[in-house]
Amino acid sequence: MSKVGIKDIAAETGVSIATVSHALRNPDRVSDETRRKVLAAAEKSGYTPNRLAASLRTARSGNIVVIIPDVADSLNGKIISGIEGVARARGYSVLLGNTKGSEEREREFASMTLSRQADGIILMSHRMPFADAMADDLPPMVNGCEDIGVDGVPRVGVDDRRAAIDAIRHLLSLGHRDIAVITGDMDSASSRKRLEGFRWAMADAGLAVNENWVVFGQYRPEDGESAARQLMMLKDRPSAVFCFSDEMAIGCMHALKEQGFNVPSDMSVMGFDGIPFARYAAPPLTTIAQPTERIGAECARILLDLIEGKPPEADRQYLPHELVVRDS
Amino acid sequence: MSKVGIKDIAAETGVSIATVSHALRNPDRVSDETRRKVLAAAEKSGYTPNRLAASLRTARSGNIVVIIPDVADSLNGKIISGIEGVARARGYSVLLGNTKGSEEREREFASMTLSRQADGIILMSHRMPFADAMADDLPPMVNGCEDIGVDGVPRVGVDDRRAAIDAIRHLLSLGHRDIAVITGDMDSASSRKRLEGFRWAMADAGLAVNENWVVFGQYRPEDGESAARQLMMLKDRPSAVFCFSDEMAIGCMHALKEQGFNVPSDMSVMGFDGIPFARYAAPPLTTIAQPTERIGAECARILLDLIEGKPPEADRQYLPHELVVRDS
DNA sequence: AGAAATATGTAAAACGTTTTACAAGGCCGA
DNA sequence: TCGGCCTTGTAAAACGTTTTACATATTTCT
Repeated sequence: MSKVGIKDIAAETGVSIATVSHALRNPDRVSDETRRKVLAAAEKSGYTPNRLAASLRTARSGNIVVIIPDVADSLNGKIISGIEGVARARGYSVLLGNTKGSEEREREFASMTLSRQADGIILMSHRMPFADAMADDLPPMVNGCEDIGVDGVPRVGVDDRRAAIDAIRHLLSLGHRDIAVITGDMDSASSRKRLEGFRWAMADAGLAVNENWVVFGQYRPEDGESAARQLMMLKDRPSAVFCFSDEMAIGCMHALKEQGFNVPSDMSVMGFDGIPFARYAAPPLTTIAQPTERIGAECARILLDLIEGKPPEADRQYLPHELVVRDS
Repeated sequence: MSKVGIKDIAAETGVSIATVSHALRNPDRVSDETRRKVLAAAEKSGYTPNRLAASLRTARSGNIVVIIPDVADSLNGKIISGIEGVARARGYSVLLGNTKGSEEREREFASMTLSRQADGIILMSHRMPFADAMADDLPPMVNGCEDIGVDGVPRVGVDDRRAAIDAIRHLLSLGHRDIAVITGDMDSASSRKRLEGFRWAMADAGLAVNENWVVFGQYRPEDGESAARQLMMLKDRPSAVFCFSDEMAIGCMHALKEQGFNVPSDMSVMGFDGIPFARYAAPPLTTIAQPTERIGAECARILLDLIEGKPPEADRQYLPHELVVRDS
């Protein structure tokens, strides 16, 4: 059973291949009668158009590539899921660009637009994956969560600074004055913004920040664990810690309990992200939830609009975060 | 800056496009001198081959599609990560097929091989995504974790029956006699195998299984919660429960604690999967860990071998599971 | 009735590669 | 010197569509 192509069904129906193509893509271009015949023949023979050929001709692959550090991460998974949803709804497929943080891979995946395998990029990284030389005429591109700060590349995500302020204010409202933070990767603008928000909120409350209490992590659970141990070894201990990711918060609570501290009576812990498991942590984790699926969906929507030539909107789009108060 | 193609660099170098193509793909077919010239020109002009065109000509897209219920799931994320790793290493890209369990989407994604967008399929579903009519000449395909039971479609995953037996035996060795299970989706062969293993192990130990104690779930945390509540309402309660997923186990523990029961003193809980978070559950979850990344990697390896025409190996490949004993 | 507009169909070019079949030149052995 | 064999290069076909430009038939309008 050799593959049946447009040619075969043209022969079958007794019309030209041009007519078949029209009947399929451009129904008004052809009489009802012919269209029916063509559709019937196509159906009967199980014709499936070769998308590669179509893509080559039309210069659109119908794919987008999402460049992301780790698909397996709870947060990223949700975002990808959101992306995939709207992409599929609009007839696009998504190519996975798992980078493990490697800049080389980021560039590799980004170059899929050059080789016409993808029509656009959703970039969940803080690095620009193209040489500066081509700063003009970039492919359609949207920056999710992070911020590479390049004109014409819209950024979608929460307002990290504001979110951090809300987190700190919540802790303040609980009576905490001695507040520590465990940051994420400081190369990333979102982490820097959160730290900035933290400092601002503290200053705004007339509190000094103890620099021993800002410890640097990389978003992973282990970082939360080690940071917790580090904080507990201090003579003057904070009464609350704000982690820049739920995973770190969970690691942090784990280490705390291991050392015999109780959460939240000995130390309050706040997270950031709102991953599904936060709810099942012990105690259930208070956190700043990001609208992850929606972030993904918006990224995709904006990117596809860009690809399809719709006029670009605002350069930054802030989606609302949410303080979800639980028991930690 | 209109796109530079093979034609341009041929003109630039003063050779034919055939020669350029050879210089690029088939170095021995061309003199050192010419190759150098071509490579230099390609480099200088920033030439990136159009993969669509190449794919069309060679009839290989260089993509594989992974059909999976939910990327955002901890288990699936790891598997995909494993797949992506070997795919990329071998020059393939992965297309994401997020199905949310919908059979229609499974077929939709599977048909990407028909439309030549993908060269093969990794199927993490228990359903065959093609009409029976084409049971012969299927596209290259590998079945991950699940088992659709179709000849010629290799299956990669743990030995679910054996794994369940190991789990139950562990509980037995702890002195438990009253053991409940919370199953996964019973449409899936892996869930059925695990149940089978459970029954066998119980019988083997001379124990009857109380049918009130086998409750049916769908792998999600909520299912664990409701199942736990259901079990606790019984007059005669089990002393241990074996959940067919870590997510359910975690939900189960959550509900248990909510109702004032202690884990493991009032009830032991075992999971299945070995998701990263199991370690951070309270108490840390005893579970049967699947080698997730490796499952993904093996799926990809086998699929790519299939695509590249290597002779197929065994129809089923069992990867070792591991009992990881923690405190639950 | 004739002109103009519309509806339907088609041939052929185009998309950017890879690959086949062939040609020309140089080299070797006899 | 000749025949054959490498080596290097090329022209052209092929992959399977979409789209342009044109032709013919049909309808509409005056």
